[in-house]
Amino acid sequence: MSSSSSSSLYRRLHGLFAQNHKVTVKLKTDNPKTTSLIKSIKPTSKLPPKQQLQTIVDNFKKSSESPEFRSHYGNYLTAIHLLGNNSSAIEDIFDHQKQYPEISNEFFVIRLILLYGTAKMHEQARKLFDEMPNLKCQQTVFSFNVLLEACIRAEKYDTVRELFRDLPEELSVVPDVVSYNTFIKALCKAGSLDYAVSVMDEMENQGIKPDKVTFNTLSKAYNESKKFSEAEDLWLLMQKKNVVADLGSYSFRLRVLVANNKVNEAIELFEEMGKKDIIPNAFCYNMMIKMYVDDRNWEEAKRWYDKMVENGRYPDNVTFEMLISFACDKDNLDFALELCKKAMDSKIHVHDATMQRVVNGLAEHSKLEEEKELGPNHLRDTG
DNA sequence: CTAGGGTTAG
Repeated sequence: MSSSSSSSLYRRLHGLFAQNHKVTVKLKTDNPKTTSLIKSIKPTSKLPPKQQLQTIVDNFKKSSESPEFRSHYGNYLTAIHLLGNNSSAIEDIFDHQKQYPEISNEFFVIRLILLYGTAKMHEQARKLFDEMPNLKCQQTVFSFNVLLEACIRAEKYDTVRELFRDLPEELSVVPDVVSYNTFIKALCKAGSLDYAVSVMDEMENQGIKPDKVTFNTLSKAYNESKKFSEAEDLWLLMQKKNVVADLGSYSFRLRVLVANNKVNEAIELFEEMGKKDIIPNAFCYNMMIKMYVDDRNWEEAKRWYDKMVENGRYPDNVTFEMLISFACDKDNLDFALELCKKAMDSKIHVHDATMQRVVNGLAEHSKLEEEKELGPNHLRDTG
């Protein structure tokens, strides 16, 4: 273990490559009906694309006769992915659902509205929403909120603004905290951060207290636009309003401190989490490690990694990327290799380029070992 | 998976 000869290094490299090629992607197919749906495109792959689509649509309609099939959200999501951007095919199979009794169940319709959003079909989402009374389906603040969310997924932020302003009055629906949070999210995504913050006051005027989701949504937006001092103010406001911070709130806060290299405050915050029984996740440990990696402080970065493992938080791809690169920088190839092996054992994907650095480093190292073994004469000849 | 927030590195 003490001195690694070149031959043992090469054995390790071979092991590394052998495992590296075993990366597989597993398709999520827990439902047998979904599997058959996916399989249905294969036999028809020689057909023109138009007929392939028709096969999927027909297959889906046929499967829809089973209540069991209709109860699985995943089937509808799979259909959307299979049909891609063919909106008329998606509309066709969703319209087909109107003949089944579930269409009078608000939660069933909610799924379809959300899926329309995922497929970026906000107009169809709106149409289905408007049809709810005719379909003998209850229309509450739940479906209103989902319609807003569908428009966000379709990236129609102006539509969210219009709906939020006009619909509640039209339908006598009273917006709740989720409605406001969704509205704020849309404003953040549209870049109207100042307006989004002002909606908090509007909420309170309506007697709705901003909650941790409100603060986390705004905090995320401030983070993304690098407005760290505003994020700081928001954190203070959150304490002032006695909104209890959760793991997400602490994570955003930690990110701000690390971005500004406030080492002591970051450590303090991390300890505060422990006192409040909030268990730091891999992200929190990654932030601490990143802080020291940026500082080029190998000892502390390694110490936080050890702490992460001791506390049973599994290192993820980000942990490995950061530490393997840093270990290579520090010429600590044994540790780099150890991390590579650990990543592969845990089936965590590390970029080829990062792996390559380790392999190159080891190859270089073993060449030097060989040259040492060959003696100083050889070195003199080449140098 | 019967509505809303969840970040890093490359």
